[in-house]
Amino acid sequence: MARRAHTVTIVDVAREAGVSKSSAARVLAGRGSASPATQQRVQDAAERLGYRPNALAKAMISGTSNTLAIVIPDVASPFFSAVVRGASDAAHAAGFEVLLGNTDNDRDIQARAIDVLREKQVDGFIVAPVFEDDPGSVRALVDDDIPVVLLDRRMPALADVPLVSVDHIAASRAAVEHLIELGHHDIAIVTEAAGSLDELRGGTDDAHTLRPSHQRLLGYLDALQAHGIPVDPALVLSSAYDADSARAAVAEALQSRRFTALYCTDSVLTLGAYTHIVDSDLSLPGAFSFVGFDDQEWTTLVRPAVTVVDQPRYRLGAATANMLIARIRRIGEVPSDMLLDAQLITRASTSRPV
Amino acid sequence: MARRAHTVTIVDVAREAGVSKSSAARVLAGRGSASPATQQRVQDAAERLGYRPNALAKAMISGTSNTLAIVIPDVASPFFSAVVRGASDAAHAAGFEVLLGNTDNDRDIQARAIDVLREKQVDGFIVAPVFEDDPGSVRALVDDDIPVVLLDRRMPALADVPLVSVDHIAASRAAVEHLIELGHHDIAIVTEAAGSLDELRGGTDDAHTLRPSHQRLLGYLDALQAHGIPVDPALVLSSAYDADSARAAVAEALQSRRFTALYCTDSVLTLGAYTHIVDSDLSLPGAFSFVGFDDQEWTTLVRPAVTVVDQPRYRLGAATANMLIARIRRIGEVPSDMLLDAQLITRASTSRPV
DNA sequence: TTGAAAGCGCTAACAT
DNA sequence: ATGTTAGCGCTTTCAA
Repeated sequence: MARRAHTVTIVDVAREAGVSKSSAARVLAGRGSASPATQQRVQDAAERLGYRPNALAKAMISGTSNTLAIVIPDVASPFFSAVVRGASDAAHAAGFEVLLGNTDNDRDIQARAIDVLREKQVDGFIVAPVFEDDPGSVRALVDDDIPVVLLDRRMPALADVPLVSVDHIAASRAAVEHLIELGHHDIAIVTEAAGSLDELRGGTDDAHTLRPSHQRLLGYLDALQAHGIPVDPALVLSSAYDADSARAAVAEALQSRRFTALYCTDSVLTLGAYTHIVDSDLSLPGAFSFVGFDDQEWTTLVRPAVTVVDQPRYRLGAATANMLIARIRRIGEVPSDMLLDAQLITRASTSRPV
Repeated sequence: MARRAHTVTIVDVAREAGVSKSSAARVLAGRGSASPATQQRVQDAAERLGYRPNALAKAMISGTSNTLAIVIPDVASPFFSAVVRGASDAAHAAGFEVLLGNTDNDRDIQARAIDVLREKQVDGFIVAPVFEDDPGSVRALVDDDIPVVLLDRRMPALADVPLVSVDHIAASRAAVEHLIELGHHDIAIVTEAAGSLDELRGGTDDAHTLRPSHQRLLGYLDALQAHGIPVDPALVLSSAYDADSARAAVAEALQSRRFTALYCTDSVLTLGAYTHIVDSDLSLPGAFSFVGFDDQEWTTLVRPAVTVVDQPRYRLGAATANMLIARIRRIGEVPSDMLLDAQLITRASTSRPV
């Protein structure tokens, strides 16, 4: 695989301009000094030859590639694609390019992605890590002093690594309080973290090293407790991370226990749960109130439109990239953590119980 | 911005192993010959020191960065995010990484993105170009012999550049024929290409240098013509590229002209048009049949579920990347064009007219 | 089999 | 102000 046929280098420009390589380099880089005459000749020559700097060569010397790696489960998901867009925009605005890695939440794939991107000498990493006990390559990155900012989640083993995330607890609390304030008492939650109900009650000290799903469940518990409503485990509907499981969980719960409101803690679960609602004979919001997660396109399309917790996805990506860049550039005291607020968008799917 | 503190290079490994730089290089690259003893010592040393090759240095020499650029309007869109995922997977499978550029369909932004990525010495480009008369930087790329594969669209000025796209005409034809076969005669279409109705009738010679929206309109015309149904301009609803415009177009048309079926030629227009339908008193599919574009999440959530034209987004991205890689590697005769078939998914929103 | 040396395209002292 | 030189980390002749 030979090099491109006609690559014009700085040497070619220098020759064409009749100056030394370093003179050409100086005017092309706009650094150092050069006589107006030289500048002119070099610029003309560069123009004439169609000179384009080789960023790789520059990177070799400076040790800086002006490239960020962003390692996430899946760009094709509505959440992460918006995040990537935000990160990408922020990166470009600061003169960085973005190298993309998908992990499918698989430990080994993540490890491979990180290693390859490392070899490409990226200046830093944005990682939405596979949530496991073993932090794997992410730890290696941090230990080798490569700038890393975590996105959306952080396991205990990475507690020392900066994080940009949404305040999942507060978001969840707001959603449930909205229902409580409307007058609901029997509020069910669909969660993939139900297994940890007991541990969760222990303490919330290191809440920021819990999975987002756990944090969201925590917010639910918080809200109930704050309003003196006892937690009924029968209303904590456990679901796997797929729509159909959520649908089934809701269907089953509706048969065995009466409740007037349902809160879903994730976009996929929201979709599944709503699928059941739409096919049931429940009439929203009179007989039943529904709160979803993430402001998906369909939530305003269905009738009644769905009240949701809206995560600032784009801003999340942008903030993460900006924090990473600040760390790369070692700008002052970069805060180590940043929590963005989600927003509760109240629509017609929630109302006071009848 | 100094180089990372402790970067262990091939020289370090060589020293540690007590061999020359070139010997170390040989075993590390697995090329050339080295005695078993040397191999062992070098590998041990590399392991001990935690050696990681510098892909940039390699790229400088080989002239190959094993990196692809993918330049699209917006990763945050459902269509392109899936495409990117497909391209990314195919690229990784072939040992390439992916550098991402968003253009927002803006000429200048596209130009800047392409230039920067070029300087990073990517081996090739996937571009979903801003559809304009002036091909700009894309032309420059091609003229400089940098491998490019176009994605989804190709203007006349780039007619000589390979393209991977969906067969928009056939897709559209299938959708409309489905309606015709159900017995519909008065079939409206929502399109952003209505202005070109007259030119379109001219000829379809260079159909692959028309905008996708034009091609889809063409498929509609084809289907009608093939079944001897005259085209009624009043049923070609012109819309800007936004949901609300589509909504308004449909609302207006329903007041002035009777028709029993509606076909939307794009996901955004589909959303807008459906918004009106859902708020109207039309009962689907009895009184009215509806065909949307792109299999969006909500199309199976609403009742009746929506019949749609489903584009193979992921495969589109994967095929594009694979074609680009084949060209980069100059593998045999790489086909210059590739059209994937979209699939009509018939659901409950279409039925015979009553 | 191994090592010495040149060089990819560029930057950055250091002289002049 | 300009040129010479060394060198980033690696590969690749070319000798030995």
